[in-house]
Amino acid sequence: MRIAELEQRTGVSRHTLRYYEKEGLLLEVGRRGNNYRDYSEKAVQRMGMVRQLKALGFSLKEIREVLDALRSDSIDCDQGAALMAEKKAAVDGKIAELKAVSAMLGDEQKRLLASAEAQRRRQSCLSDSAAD
Amino acid sequence: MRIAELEQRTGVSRHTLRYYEKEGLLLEVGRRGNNYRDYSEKAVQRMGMVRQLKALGFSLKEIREVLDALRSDSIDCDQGAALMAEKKAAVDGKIAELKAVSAMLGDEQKRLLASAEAQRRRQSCLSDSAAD
DNA sequence: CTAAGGTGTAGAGTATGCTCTAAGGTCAAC
DNA sequence: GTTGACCTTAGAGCATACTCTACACCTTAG
Repeated sequence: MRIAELEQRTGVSRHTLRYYEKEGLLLEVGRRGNNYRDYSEKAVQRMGMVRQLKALGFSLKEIREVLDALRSDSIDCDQGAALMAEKKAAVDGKIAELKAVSAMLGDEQKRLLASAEAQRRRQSCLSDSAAD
Repeated sequence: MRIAELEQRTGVSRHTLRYYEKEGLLLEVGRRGNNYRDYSEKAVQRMGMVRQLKALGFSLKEIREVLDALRSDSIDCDQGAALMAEKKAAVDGKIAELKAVSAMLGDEQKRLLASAEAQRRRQSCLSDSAAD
């Protein structure tokens, strides 16, 4: 497929697609006789992963590392496994932190709702508990 | 305390502290007679929250929103509660996604370890399972 | 053949989030 | 009173990740 179709199917602009290619996030992009890029179905999948990892706060460089490891064939398997373990540890750590934040936000939400109730009984919702 | 102490206690550079203040992440920064900034203990706490939220991928703008809501007194409580709920939903969604990614990374790690084993028995570790 | 629209490259511009420098004021110690 | 550490602002510079423009070639419909 040409760039317009990939753009349409992934929701990623052609500018960004070319940028990603330049940055090594899209490899093995074929070319037609007229020099137009020719993408395979795998490119759609690959962009799906990129989008997902990006949404999780991975930098393009980190995404490239993960994708490269997943593609393997050039990288050492132990090395790849170690990278996966490393990224997994980072992700798991993030999950733990996010759970704490989620709990904090939940508590704060409850507090504000209670304050809103109190306010409706002519009181204030002033807070001093911006805890760390 | 002066900026050097806050810098030392938070690990955030004075440049960044002034930048955060300009961006509205640090409010009510006092000034001494000589125009030096004078921070309270609350600034340390506040920076702790900023650091935490930043680590979770919140933009400075989002962090300001959350902190402003936590400070309340100017914002409506129901509004604040809604913001908390919104941020919590975003965080919870992120947790779910991260769990999926963690599982995927774990699987891939196992696969690579198995391939490494196989490789030691003179086989390859080529993969085709870069699933979305 | 021509016009419209897709594609190519190169490179400029933008937004975010710092990071650093320059030029100068403040202060405590010697 | 001068040295040196600390503070101020303004603004330049940088990395990341786009986003867009200019200009030229390619392709297809009329």
